[in-house]
Amino acid sequence: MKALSAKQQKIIEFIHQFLVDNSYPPTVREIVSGCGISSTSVVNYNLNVLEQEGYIRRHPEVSRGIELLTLSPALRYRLQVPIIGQIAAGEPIPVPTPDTWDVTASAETLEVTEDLTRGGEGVYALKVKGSSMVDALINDGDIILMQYVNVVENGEMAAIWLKAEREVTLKKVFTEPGRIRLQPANSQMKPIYTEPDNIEIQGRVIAIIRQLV
Amino acid sequence: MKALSAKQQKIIEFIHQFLVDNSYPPTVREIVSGCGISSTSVVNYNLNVLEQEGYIRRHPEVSRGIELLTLSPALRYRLQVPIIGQIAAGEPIPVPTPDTWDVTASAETLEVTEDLTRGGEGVYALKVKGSSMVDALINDGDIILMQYVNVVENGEMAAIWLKAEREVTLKKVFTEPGRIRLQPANSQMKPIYTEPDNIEIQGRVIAIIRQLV
DNA sequence: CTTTTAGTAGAACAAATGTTCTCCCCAGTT
DNA sequence: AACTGGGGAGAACATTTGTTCTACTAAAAG
Repeated sequence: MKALSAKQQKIIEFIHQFLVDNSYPPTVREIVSGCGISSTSVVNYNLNVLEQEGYIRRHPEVSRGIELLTLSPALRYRLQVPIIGQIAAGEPIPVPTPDTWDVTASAETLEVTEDLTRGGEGVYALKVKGSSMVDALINDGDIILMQYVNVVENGEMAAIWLKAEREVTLKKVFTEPGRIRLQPANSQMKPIYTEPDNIEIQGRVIAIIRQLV
Repeated sequence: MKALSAKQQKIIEFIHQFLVDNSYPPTVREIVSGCGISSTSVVNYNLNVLEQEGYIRRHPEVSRGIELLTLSPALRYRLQVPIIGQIAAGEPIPVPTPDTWDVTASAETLEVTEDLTRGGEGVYALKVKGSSMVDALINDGDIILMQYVNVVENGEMAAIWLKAEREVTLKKVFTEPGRIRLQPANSQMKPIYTEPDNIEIQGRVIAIIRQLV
């Protein structure tokens, strides 16, 4: 992505504002008058540049066929995160498969804004079943936003499958010499230590949402 | 708003899906083929009915000039909720004033979708300071979505100012004969009883959000 | 100094598209 | 049987609109 010329910047902003005002994209000629440009071909030229650079997507031969890709934060589309199952102490958490990503097929979805997911890929949600995770300050019925990763940074909260115990738990993971320390979120509780071989990272916890009303 | 015919229902749904897929509205002819309708005039007729009934807004002479008013969740606007202060055990929570509602003036805001607030008015957010609310499964740093009300339903979680103890707490409130029962969210913990005069409802807890990454 | 390149103008074309007009169907109603 | 009103078909029309073509300008590159 190269830097945009002033005109291209203006076009992007105009499209954005137009979208906010009208909820449909502008035509080439509306961009002409909206940005004080003199010819449709100039707009067409710059739209092609913008598409080349990845800022927009154009749909050929389609009136108003412009999609903004690099959105100003206020307008970014929300994400529909599929709630693919539940998480309980005694069972491994469901693993997202290609079809579970199909939001339209998923039974339930959670709507979140992008700043909650930090724009991350592979985000899904699980509903907490049971009170086994109160040590992580997580209640029955809470929704856990997860990201599908196999390795986490030191200190991040993760869903961990303890092989020996046959149990899933949510803890902060710390790698220590020769062992793994699993620290509950509730700082008043003591950590658990286990061997690296005994754990399987099933995902990183991004956020927890508890809806009460 | 009268009930819609099957065809009108289908048109609304098609427009919605089209919007999700393409991020611009469909043309009359795209609705024709998308809904298996035989003529543009039929669609035109039904679109006019839908506008009459308040389901959509049409922009005359504008290609793809259809706005969905009764929105499918995917496109509803988000809310900017002001984070007006913090909540800690030893101090009353800040009360929203007219100026704190000015989202642009507020130092911090939280972006949420409407289904989280249930469309309620008077929603604001507080950041939790300290670990005094672990009994409510609420951690230091959590964000609490509150609604400004003075009375809550039985069993709802509320922010309560205990006058004698000079302390704010988050508990489920139950009115019992002659006393108030304050029940922690963590069901393993015992309730507190107090006189009705000793409490002051400072708001209803709508949701709790814990962002980890 | 010539050539290239990014960007601009203006016009013209062809397709896409909202709109309208006329005719048609059919279940209720008179 | 005649009438009526909601709804549908199909075609035709007039704009709207994406696209393209040629000519032009000004700066950078050679």
